[in-house]
Amino acid sequence: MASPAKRVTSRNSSTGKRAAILRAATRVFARNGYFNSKVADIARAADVADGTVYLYFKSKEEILHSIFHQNMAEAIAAARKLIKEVSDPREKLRRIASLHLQRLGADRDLAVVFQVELRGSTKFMEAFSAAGFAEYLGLLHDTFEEGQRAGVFRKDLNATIGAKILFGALDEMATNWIISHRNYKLEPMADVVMDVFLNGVSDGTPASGVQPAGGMPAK
Amino acid sequence: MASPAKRVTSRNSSTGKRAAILRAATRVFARNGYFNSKVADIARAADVADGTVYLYFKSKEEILHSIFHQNMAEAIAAARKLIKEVSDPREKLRRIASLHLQRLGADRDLAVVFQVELRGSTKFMEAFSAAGFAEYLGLLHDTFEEGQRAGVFRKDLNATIGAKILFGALDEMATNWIISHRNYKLEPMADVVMDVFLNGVSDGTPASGVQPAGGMPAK
DNA sequence: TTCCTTACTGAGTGACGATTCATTCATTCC
DNA sequence: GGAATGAATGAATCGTCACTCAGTAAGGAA
Repeated sequence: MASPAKRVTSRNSSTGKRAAILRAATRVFARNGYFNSKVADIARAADVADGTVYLYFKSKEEILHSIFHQNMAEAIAAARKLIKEVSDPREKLRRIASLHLQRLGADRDLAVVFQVELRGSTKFMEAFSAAGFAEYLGLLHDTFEEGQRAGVFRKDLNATIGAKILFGALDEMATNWIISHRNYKLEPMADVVMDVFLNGVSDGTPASGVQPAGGMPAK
Repeated sequence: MASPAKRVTSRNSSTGKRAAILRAATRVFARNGYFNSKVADIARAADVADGTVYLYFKSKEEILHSIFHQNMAEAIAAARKLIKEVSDPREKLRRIASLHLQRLGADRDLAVVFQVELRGSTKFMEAFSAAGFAEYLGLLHDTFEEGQRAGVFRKDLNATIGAKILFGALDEMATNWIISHRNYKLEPMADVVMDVFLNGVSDGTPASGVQPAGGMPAK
């Protein structure tokens, strides 16, 4: 009676229910906020009983954690894969930025959870920070440093700060996209941000085979 | 019996109590998060009875609102005043950025409330966005546009996006400063951010009586 | 058919915490 | 002095949920 399309054997429906609860929770958290969401709401949205939620998750908080971990792991893996295909650090950063906004832009509910709900308490922030978030910033950091070694980016800028500036700019694009209820595409903003950023951090010395980023070379 | 040191006349203690509650709430919210903070905690921290809180605020939520409004109004007024003293749009932005991080860096509890607690629900975010936040972004926007008209900033960048990029970068500096428990000064980060940002958005055409920002003119 | 296991159910519980309001008491005014 | 005022108090209320657990159902084995 539960879900109409059910072909898995009841044995391993396990996976299906778990995923359904996560999907439902993402939607519910996004709409009401984590603290205003009742576990009963999530259960109803996932079309399971209240108690079932606790067969898959230890607590309401663990649901939020799981949403974060799962998506973060996917995102980082995808980013790692994507930048292996190119060698120019600028292109690497462009791809990461694009992926970042593409993933959030593709699922508004998920974006809300990431941009809003996950930031709602220092306790969460620190826990998440320790987890995948730091790893993501680290990825930006390492790529930036790589660019500095390659002579593409200015060396007088701390790579950690460079990474934060880029992340902050992207993050704000995402947050603003959520708040503004207009209907524009998020992903293309990555290009604009990267244009300004790369322009801002490029090593001016015209050696290194660097063609002036996007801006105006001689005009 | 309540507070040992009580010298204000009961008449105008009004102002004092209200301010005390706001200060206490900022501390409590910063330490426990808004949703985990009990009104009783705030009352105890402010050295008043639970009920007294409701003589000054309609609800717990109104306390959070008040913290935001009051500080935002102060910040915007200060920023407006500060940029009237100079005419170069780049210098104006530098001052706003500096003020931004200086204010947050001066009061960690306030910073936590602004960077973390206020972001914790779309409901809040939208309410706040409508209030002072949009005005602040508008200030950045207008100043940026002014710079474009003056030929200091590239014209091929939407001013709204320029404002968001700058805000996002500063915002991330603040958030990271909170999460990282190291003890560095926040305000100086404004210079670094501004350096990258101005470099990234400067209009390359060396006309307009603009001496090339910090970067490298012909080198 | 009966028994067992596994997945699920949802009514109930216990704790919690925002808000209220009857009461106290210092101050002011006549 | 003594009435009136209103700021301040804090115990009591009352709704709200996160979580539990006794029970149901369905499949499979014997």
